[in-house]
Amino acid sequence: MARVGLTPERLTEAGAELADEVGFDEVTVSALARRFDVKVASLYSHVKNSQDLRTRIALLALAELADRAADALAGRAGKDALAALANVYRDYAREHPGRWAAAQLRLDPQTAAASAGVRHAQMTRALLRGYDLTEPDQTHAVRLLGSVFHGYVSLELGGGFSHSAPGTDVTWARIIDALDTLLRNWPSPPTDPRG
Amino acid sequence: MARVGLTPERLTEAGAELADEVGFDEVTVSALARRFDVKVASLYSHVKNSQDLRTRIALLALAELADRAADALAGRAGKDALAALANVYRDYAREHPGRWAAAQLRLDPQTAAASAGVRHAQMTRALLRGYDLTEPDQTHAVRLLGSVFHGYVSLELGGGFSHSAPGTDVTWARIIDALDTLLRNWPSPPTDPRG
DNA sequence: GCACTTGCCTAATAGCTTTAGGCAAGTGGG
DNA sequence: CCCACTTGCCTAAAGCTATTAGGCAAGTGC
Repeated sequence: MARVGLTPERLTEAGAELADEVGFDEVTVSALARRFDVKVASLYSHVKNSQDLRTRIALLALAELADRAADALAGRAGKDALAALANVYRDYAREHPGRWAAAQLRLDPQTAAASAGVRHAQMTRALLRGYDLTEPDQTHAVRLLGSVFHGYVSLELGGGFSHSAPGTDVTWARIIDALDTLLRNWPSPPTDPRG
Repeated sequence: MARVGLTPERLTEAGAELADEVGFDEVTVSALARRFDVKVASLYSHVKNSQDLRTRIALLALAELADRAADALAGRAGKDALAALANVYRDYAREHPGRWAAAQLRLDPQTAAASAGVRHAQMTRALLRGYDLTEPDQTHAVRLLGSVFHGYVSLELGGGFSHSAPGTDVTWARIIDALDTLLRNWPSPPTDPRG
């Protein structure tokens, strides 16, 4: 009958929209087929299986996020860049909760290495050029920033902070302040007290 | 026939073990029934449904984690306490990845308020007594610590740090150093530059 | 030892996943 | 123009999970 024009790309994009609407966990081959008004089996010519679909959505989200991050970092340095990058993650998660959830999907090492995930690490590293850190402290700092961004955004989105005053916007600003301070005064490894 | 002696508690405990073995996402009423060598429908006299089972596992994990945290904090203060609490989360996640995943489950506000989750916040707050923070900075700091612990442990467990040197143990130690430094030198809110 | 409760069972419905095979809508060469 | 070919969506079917309704037998209390 009428051909709808399914492609892996259109399925991935629609899957991402669906994720934002109903949650990434509810993204199912069946639901996606319904959205295109097409029989379920038809999708299997375009994506290998359910896992494949979910992985494609995750890769889409990672790439979108990396694009936004690159954009935000352009022409900024220091605390300005730090805040901009931090807000990219937080804003993306709030605008696109389903895609954010997708971006947290555990990818197999192969896929992860070929994903935009590596760009994220590179950009965080680039950001740290505005601070005076040398290896291996730079790597430690990259991991710390990744942890804070991921952790805060996940907890806030999950409602973990919703019960109490003060509002989360204030906390977020103060955390960025704190990270900036910390990066400008990164502590040297404590000397071994036995020495 | 032979009665196996199912109870909500035994199901929850077995579900937690199953989660650690095969992952929280694979914890299913069917799999649990197989584990007890019992028909699937039999479980529905003890747990309301699949969601109920998962919630019970989450509550178990939160409680276990809070118990460990309370134990670790007893008799410690300052950086010692900070490191101890941090390690409780990290070690628990590595020993019990499925339960850790369960503990991340989004609970509805009612359930969350009655869960051990509130003990976690209280203990983090208690920990901060060793540092010189007053409200609202204390709340900001609680949220920062929660974010770092949750974020770091999730990323490490998901393999996010596995590609690169230095090892994650070193980074973890340095992050705890950094947090300690930060809490001892918590920056005041920057004065409004327009003022 | 009998009535009663409770626990696990059978049976049935419904949804999601995935594979195999079919037919018709587009596409390119003669 | 049309015929062969490819490709896209369809029907059919099997397997797994979730959930509910109703039954029977194993334990419990008098």
